[in-house]
Amino acid sequence: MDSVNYLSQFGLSRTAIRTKLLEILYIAEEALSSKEIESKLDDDVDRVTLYRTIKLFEEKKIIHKIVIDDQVTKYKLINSQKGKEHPHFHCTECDKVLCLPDTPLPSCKLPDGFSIQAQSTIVEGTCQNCNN
Amino acid sequence: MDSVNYLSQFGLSRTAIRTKLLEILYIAEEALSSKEIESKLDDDVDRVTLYRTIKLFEEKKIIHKIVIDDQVTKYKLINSQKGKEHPHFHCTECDKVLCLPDTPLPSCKLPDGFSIQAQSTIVEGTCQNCNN
DNA sequence: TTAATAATGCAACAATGTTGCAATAATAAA
DNA sequence: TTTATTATTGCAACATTGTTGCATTATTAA
Repeated sequence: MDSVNYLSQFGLSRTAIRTKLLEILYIAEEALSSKEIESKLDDDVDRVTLYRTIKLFEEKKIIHKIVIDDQVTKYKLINSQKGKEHPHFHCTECDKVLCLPDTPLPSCKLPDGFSIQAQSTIVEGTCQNCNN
Repeated sequence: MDSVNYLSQFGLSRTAIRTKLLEILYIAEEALSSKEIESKLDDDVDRVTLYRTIKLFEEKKIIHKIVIDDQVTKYKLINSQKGKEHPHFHCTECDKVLCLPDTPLPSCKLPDGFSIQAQSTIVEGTCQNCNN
């Protein structure tokens, strides 16, 4: 992954944190929480800067925010391969979050006059690892 | 609504806050946040007690928690009429949350060895009121 | 009515995220 | 390459949402 090109593609300048965050999310197979990201960063990275970078990446549609529960929010690189909206699976045992790209979201029957912008589905359960 | 019977049905004793919370949620047509509930309660109700009551109602399956976003969680009385799981609609303009009981949740294609416990869908959009 | 038990209020704390502002780093121009 | 401009970062302080321990008060059952 060429993080310099990736960043400039979104009109962002190359800084240490941005490069590192891209790398961390690129390597990770599952969605990561800000705390999980923080633990993978060097110790001297400010919490505020990380939050600001995450917010920036969200705005630029580089990452996707997945709200698991009131207290757990995770982030995933938006992958152009499986770009369309899909549900996410949350393992209640190990807390990992994975994409379910093969499951289409339901087409919702909205009341008259309502309009839809987006929808998100979280599937709670246990993964193969935790079932064994 | 007979709150005394309703509470004893779930093995709960009748206290002022529990009665009032049931009443507030019963009257409300949409899901309410803890802050919205707080503003409908008397001023002298402790925030901690409300949180504890909400948690208790959740555990007893009297109410259903709907996580809209990292910072917004709403609660709704579980209505036995439309008891099965259904998506919820969140109006991004007025912030109201409504049930979409006529839309079934998708049946997810899970990888081998995975098992499902629950799923939740949040539909983001604008309601009829806000579209006019 | 009273004793046992359960619920509440208060203070303090914890986690997660935000804001203002000064210091620093990145970029573009000379 | 050096400098000036602009963008980014770090720090301190704050905001919101929720939790814990413990003493006080209310509820329930005898």
